[in-house]
Amino acid sequence: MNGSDLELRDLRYFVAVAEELNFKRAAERLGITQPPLSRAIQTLERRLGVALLIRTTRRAELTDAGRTLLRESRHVLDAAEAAVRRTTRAAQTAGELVVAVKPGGHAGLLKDIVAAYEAVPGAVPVRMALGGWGEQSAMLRAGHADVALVRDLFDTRGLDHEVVVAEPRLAVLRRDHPLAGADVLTRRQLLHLPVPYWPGASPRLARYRAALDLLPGAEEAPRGPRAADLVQLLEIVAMGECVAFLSASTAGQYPHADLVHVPVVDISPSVVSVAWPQEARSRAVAEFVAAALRVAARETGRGEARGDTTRGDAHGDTPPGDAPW
Amino acid sequence: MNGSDLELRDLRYFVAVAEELNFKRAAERLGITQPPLSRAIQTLERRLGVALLIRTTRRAELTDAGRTLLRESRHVLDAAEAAVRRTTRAAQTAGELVVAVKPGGHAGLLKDIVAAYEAVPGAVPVRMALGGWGEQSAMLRAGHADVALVRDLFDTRGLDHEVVVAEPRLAVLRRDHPLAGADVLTRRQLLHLPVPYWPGASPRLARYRAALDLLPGAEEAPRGPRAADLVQLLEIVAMGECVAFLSASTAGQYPHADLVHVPVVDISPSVVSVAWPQEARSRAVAEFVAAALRVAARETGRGEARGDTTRGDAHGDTPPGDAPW
DNA sequence: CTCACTTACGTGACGCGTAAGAATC
DNA sequence: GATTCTTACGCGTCACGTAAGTGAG
Repeated sequence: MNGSDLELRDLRYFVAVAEELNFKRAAERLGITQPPLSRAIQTLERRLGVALLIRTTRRAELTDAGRTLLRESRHVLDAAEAAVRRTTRAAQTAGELVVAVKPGGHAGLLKDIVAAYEAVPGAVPVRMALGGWGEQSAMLRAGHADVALVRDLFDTRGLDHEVVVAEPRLAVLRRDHPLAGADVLTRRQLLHLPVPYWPGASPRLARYRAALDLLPGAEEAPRGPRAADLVQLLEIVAMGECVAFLSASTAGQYPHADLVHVPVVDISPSVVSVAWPQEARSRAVAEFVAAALRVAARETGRGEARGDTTRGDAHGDTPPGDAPW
Repeated sequence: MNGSDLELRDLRYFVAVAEELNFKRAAERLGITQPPLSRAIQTLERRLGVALLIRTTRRAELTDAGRTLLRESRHVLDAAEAAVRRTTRAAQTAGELVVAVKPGGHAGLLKDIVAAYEAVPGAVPVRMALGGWGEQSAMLRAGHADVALVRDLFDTRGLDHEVVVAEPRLAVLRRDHPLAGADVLTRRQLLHLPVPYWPGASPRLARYRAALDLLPGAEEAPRGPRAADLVQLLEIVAMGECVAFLSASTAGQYPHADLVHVPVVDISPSVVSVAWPQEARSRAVAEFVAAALRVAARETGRGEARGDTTRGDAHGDTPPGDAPW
């Protein structure tokens, strides 16, 4: 089987069954009856020459091959949906550049970057697409946006990116906290403090991004409460025995009488990147990325942003997806 | 249209038409007659609500949306083929790890890496898949291999990777060349010399990878002849007014009486990476990558490989596709 | 016995092929 | 007028639904 008679229907059916592990419920979800679904999966297995599920009449279970196909099928189906979306968008919004951003997550660079891009000859109109934490990369993958400005890009699957700025990450502590008086702190000193996390992220992820999980002994570290947004996160820190980690620019945007910011010497910087789908080949995206890197170089050049913002390697004329020169 | 009635058949048909720009030839290629193909494309356009081609009865031309769909369709179809291949391979070769390598392209690390991986408890048998220049990444994307050891990974689309070693890249010159006596060279001094290229690569790419194209004035630079393999490349340099660029380890493997190696101070290093499909989540792949980074750390640690090989940032316990800490 | 999956069978829709029509060079 | 794409029409296949069968709890 060379895959030339495989159809998306087969994959949609298989995903439903693999997720439900139950043919009846899967069939309901697909809006068909069980028998055709059974037959479809059987045919698929026969064509692939592979057992995908071990079925007892009572319950179904995925084989290794089945788990592989589930993961791959989701990828293919996502790619197909993105294909449709990008195609329709290419026709409807020809000559428009959609930029996915999170409000306030861009170290104040967005305005300058957009201005720099719009100054380029032949620039197309820019439209902003706002989204919550972590939604920007999903918007790129799904074909809802052409390019994104994101802080701390985490899952780069399917995306290319360039670092725009790396800012120091500060520990945010209650003013009367024992550690609040220090000039600088180390990760180790903060290891015992809970870190609040945010919707869509796990406590593990919050600590991981704060680089605390990478330290030995982090297993016994406490997990923090959940914060709905940034203001709430600051309130949580202001109330109790928590620490939060914010980029210098974000911390500066939200001053709070009860809180102090202390640099952490050995923590990873907070990185703002431009990102775009790996298969993107449009002139507008390339020029927006170039504009972002120019702005970043300019900002760094004039010693801006509290003096220790560092620029990403702005090899402006290398094509996307390139070796790191 | 949410894409839920799109099928791979539609994409296969569209790709054929978009590539041939001729319904008759496309139909022949697909093994059907023209009328169904015309209807299929029409239906597709109607469902997407988008014009994909502007047809005169004499010739067809792609619209912007059509170009987008062509690119996206290839991606979806490749993903579907890879899905089939990975699924069948998961069943047939359960518990086997296929490593794609180019003979001699790995700075001599392959044996150590494989040994380090096989020493891990629970390691599965390793199989080597040899391929020519640049084929390794294609093998990963197509699902023929699980992991690859590649030099100068260029197109990272769909792949994650970690740098194993970065070696200095040397200029290879004929012994009696005027520049051959220098202790070190700069890219600028070599700009006027042609660079031979290899099958599957363009002269542009050869120069680009030598970082010569990044210099101002590179447009007027001469293009070199084509070399079928490494030995032939060295012969070309030994014969004429050419320069080639090799990593220190590769150059050391192929000594040649008429050639000398001169370090180039401002050239990019030659980078050996481990790469794997971004969606890979298998334990074997993760452990192979970890083993590679351990070996790299060990090699660097004992000051091996001519003393200036540098290790990639081996953050061994971060998950794939992570922020660059 | 019940419930879930499979096998059997009839029907309808969809896609293919042949044939005829329209438009460009 | 030749060539290429489109429209028209008949047919076969394939996937669906209903109904009956099988096996595990």
